[in-house]
Amino acid sequence: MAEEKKSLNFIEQIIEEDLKADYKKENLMFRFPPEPNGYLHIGHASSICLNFGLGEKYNAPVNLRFDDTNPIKEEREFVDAIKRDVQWLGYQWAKECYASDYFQQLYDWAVELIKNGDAYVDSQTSEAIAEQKGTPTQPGTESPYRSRSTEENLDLFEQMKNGETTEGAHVLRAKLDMASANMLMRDPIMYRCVHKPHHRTEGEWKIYPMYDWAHGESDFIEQVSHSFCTLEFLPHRELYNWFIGKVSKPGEFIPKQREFARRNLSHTVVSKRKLAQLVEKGIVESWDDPRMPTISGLRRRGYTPESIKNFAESIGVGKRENMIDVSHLEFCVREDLNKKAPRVMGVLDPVKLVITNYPEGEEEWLEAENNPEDEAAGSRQVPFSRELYIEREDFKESANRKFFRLTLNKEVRLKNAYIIKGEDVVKDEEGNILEIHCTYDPKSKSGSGTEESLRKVKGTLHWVSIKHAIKAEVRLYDRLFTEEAPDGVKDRDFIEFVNPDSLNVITGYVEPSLSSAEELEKFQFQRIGYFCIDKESTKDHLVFNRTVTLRDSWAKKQK
RNA sequence: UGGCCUAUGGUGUAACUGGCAACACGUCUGGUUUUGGUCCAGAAGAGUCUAGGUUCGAGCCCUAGUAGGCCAACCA
Repeated sequence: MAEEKKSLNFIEQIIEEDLKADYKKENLMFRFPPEPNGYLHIGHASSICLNFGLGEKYNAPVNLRFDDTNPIKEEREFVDAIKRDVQWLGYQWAKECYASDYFQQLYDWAVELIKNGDAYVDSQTSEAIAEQKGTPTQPGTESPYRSRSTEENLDLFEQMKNGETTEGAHVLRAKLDMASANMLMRDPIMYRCVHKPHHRTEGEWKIYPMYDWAHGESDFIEQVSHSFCTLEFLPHRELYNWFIGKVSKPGEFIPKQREFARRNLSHTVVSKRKLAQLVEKGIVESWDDPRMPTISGLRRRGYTPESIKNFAESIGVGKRENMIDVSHLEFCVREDLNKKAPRVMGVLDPVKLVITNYPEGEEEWLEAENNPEDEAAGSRQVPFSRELYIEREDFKESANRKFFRLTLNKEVRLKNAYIIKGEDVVKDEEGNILEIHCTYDPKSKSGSGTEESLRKVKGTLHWVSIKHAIKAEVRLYDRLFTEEAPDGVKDRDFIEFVNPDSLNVITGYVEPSLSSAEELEKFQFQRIGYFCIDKESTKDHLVFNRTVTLRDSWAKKQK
């Protein structure tokens, strides 16, 4: 009832104002328009959540439209990956569209523009055209081909279309204003000749429309109401409106472009080009390497769709430059995984612990709660025996009272098991600890309710029975870059800031209940962090990816 | 020697049509706890880029600065 009124972001405000003015609810329609030339990353995820979130909020359709106007860079593989990522996030598009579906319409409209004197074929080199463009502070000069006759333009354009001219010989340009303060209005190129088959239209077209000519027209064809894009497209808006003005008739519904700031994530790069470099140079293994900020990388790392959606929602959307700290993304996964991930025990840096008063050869199965945050998660049995592995850093021969873990002559609880007391250590000649000997209190069994079991001990350790433990490969990931903004350091290439310790592969020991875990299954290794099963994992060789560590206020104090 | 966009705690966002700056993350305390996790309670931290102006009153409006970003691909 007493709902807290959530304030609207500026995008929602725009929609609300339009609704108050002359827009009808049925007019609302959004779109997510990726170019299929790479994999989607966390920045796209924000955009997907924005557009599809709007669709859910206003119960409006959202199209998935591939901006496939450049056959040189685009591939079918990327189309499939993009669809998979959007669906994985939990969104369903109304229509699957392609700019390439509109090539004929676009061509017909271009012919109209030529006939109306709004476009002409320029036959200069790209260098000459660039030179005539002027600079932001100086007006450009008009092309000598600007006043070709309509017939000649039509004829040339036809030849371009048929592939009768060589690539680079001609382009179609809109006839606007070479002196405009907006560089994009200085006779922008609408079509170029590219004699390369397109992944959908194959060899059908020899000319391909440029972004500005295709994008707004696609929005118009689909009757998108609000076309949201990033801020760098703001200067394009004038052109966007001009082109739509040329192809629409009075009274027709016109889409509206509005811009928001792209969201930057610290300690990574969010640019398809740079991500592609990381893959090409072999710095990461693939686009879905768990260190990549791609949606597929995050998925493989163990992120959930919910955590990513919450992240996008919580950082909001604005128009200023921003640098969101990865710790916020990490908070979002922990928050979600804390509720969902079953707890298990795994020892990553093992040291042998022998319970000297525990009968040799004996074993028992103890009950362990699967998730204290979720009663419905139930419990499981874990094997206990005389020889265990515990974490090396959980033992010190002697320590101050701030150290809640195992020391000689001090009691500590073994999670889900017994209270033990450190008695002795066995070392090699170099002083390295080989074994820790302890005794246990048989009456202190977890959950037994005995007086002894209720005793308060300060520390609790996770452990694994050596005899029953399963060896597993564990991939410990850390941030990919040491620098907060690797691509923002003057005169330095972002590659220089790659974190040499972004991946550390170790062998750990996990409890036997994990033997049947499947790809993408997520767990919390108690006291350590969240892990998920990698796609390379097999029954005989388990592979875990560390999604994120648990918060660790002890480690923080150590510093 | 241009045009456009932006400017609120460390970070990201709020503040309905002007009414003494809120939320989340992070940080720090303390409590609970068979995870040094979670959870709970609390604290510190900005006076809203600067200078003027309008107003009883300005983070919100106006003017001028300053700082950062974007714009000169046959990329999107």
